[in-house]
Amino acid sequence: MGPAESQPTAPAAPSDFIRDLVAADVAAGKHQRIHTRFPPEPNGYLHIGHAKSICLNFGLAHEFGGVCNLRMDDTNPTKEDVEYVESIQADVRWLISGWAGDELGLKAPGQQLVTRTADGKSDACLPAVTRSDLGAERYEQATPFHASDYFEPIYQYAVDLIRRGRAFVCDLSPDETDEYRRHAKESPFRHRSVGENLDLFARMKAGEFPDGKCSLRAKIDVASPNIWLRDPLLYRIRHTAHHQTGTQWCIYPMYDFAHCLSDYIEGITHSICTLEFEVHRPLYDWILQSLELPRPLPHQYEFARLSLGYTLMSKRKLMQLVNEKLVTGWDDPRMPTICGMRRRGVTPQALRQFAYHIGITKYNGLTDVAVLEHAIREDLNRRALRRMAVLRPIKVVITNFPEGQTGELEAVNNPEDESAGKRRVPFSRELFIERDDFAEVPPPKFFRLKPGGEVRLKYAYIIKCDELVKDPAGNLIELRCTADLDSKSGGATAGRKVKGTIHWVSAAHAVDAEVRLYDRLFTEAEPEKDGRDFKSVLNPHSLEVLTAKVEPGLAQAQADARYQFERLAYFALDGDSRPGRLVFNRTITLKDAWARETPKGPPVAAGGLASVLS
RNA sequence: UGCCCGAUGGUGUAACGGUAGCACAAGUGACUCUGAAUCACUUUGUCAUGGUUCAAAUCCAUGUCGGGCAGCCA
Repeated sequence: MGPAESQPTAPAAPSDFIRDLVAADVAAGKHQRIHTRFPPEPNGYLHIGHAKSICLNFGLAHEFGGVCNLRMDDTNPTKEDVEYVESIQADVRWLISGWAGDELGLKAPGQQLVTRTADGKSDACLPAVTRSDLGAERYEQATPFHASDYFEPIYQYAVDLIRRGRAFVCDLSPDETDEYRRHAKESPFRHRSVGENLDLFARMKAGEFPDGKCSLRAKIDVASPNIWLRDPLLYRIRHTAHHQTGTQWCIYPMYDFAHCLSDYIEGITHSICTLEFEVHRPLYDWILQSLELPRPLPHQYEFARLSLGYTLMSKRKLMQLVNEKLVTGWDDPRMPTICGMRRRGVTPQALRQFAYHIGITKYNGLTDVAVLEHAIREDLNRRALRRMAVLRPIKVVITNFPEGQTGELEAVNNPEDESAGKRRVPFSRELFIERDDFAEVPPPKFFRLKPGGEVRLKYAYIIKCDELVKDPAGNLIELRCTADLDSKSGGATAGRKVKGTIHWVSAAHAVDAEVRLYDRLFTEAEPEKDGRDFKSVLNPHSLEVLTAKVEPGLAQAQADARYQFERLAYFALDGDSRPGRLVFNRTITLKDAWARETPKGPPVAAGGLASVLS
């Protein structure tokens, strides 16, 4: 098929209702350039659901020649921590690197708010810089935006709202506020004078009142059918130090007040969030419009967050897994966190491809993990170096191969990529093969090794199993085979067809490696279905640690490389590796049609030779 | 309960009043020195009922089902 024919099936960029909207705005010339933002709260690690949002927001910037700011939405010091701001930065940079890195909008080193005058009014803004604005060297020092950078102007906007008679200080307790709001009842403090409100708000800021004593509320419509318009809170008192601003503030703006204004200050054009904020949109617009701001206003759009089968997406519950030591940490390779998947060996390209395939809609569906697994396999199939490794060894002696002799065989590094080249692997009289590649009583259609049967050793000879050696307890401990010594590549009988080909390592040359076989964390696609406790459906076999025999070249395995242990799975070197002590993480198994054939198919995993071996 | 949003094969999505398509999954076969990859083929769908129209997945109405919100969380 020529390139012309293959064109229409592969769109360069995804299409969805948000991109359509942005494209229409661009076509209408609404903005000088489009500006999005990714605004996580630093109260946990980023997960694959965030990856969807990152790919959307940075994708928009990338595709429309815009910028996407990274912003910490840090308006609640009681839940946040710098640990998270560090991890969030690292994960975002990793995910967009090599793709939308040039669209990452940051705060220039030392950059302060600037005052712009527009329309006869002056107000604060904070322009973003990208790598091309600053140059690589200074850009290294650039930092993410923080909502807390805007505490002062946000405070001033609140004062402005009070002056306009659109906000008031309310002395109702939290419980009373709830009660009043539920019953569409006006606060008794709603009609305080502007002067009194100004005074009270200043005293809130000065720390004269304890937490919860009073709050600043918008004056909108206590009877609105939309709860968020029933005089929502704008500011609450929290005598808590903030990880960025220290003890400078004891009042903190609520999400609704801070977010729209942060968007405005940064010059965001399209503020994209998840569906649960849809009912907040009227408030988002109300705040910005009530202030009669001089510059163009941002607009909020919502899409459905990701739900993925066999995984949990709530930061709170992921933290529970970490705190209760159900996993080893946020970066445990079983976690759906970005750092967990990175450690597992998943590449940013695979994650982006996944995001591309799932699309963006307003429908709350459950995405099949198979879509993620497919994206990972497709990516790894192209990049992984093939190696031979035996996870559960059984010894094979080639009785007609001379003792003490070592042969060298040529092996292909990656059949998908000729430029990956070839390598040599040692062969000798004593080998290890996979225990499950031999069956004393073979099931139907089993075409690996069996008594009296033949199989090809990949890149080497066709062997025939002559004899089984068992220990006194009757356990199989060794297979004695003869090789067709003319059957290796290039040999006289190299073309002989045998149905099965198996992997192997030379016993004397093999290197030990710890392999960590990861599987799904849960046994159910919906861990919390019908209100059940997710801990009741944890997969007891989500991690299995083995010592494998691997081909000697793997002693030089690289952390940034990806490997396919042939016929088994993809693996990546773990950070726990030390010189002389290899540790590999199984990223994902190969698809395994044979596993589907066999009745004893894996209980949990959707396939993979390794799971059949368990 | 009130308000908001949604509904297209098993799953996720496209079609923007004019041929229901794609991906994953599943199945069959080909190929195979990876039971992988690749290739070919196949199965399965517009929530319901009315209406508008030459023509409806698409527009309107009603209903059903699902989700969200009702924190001084985000």
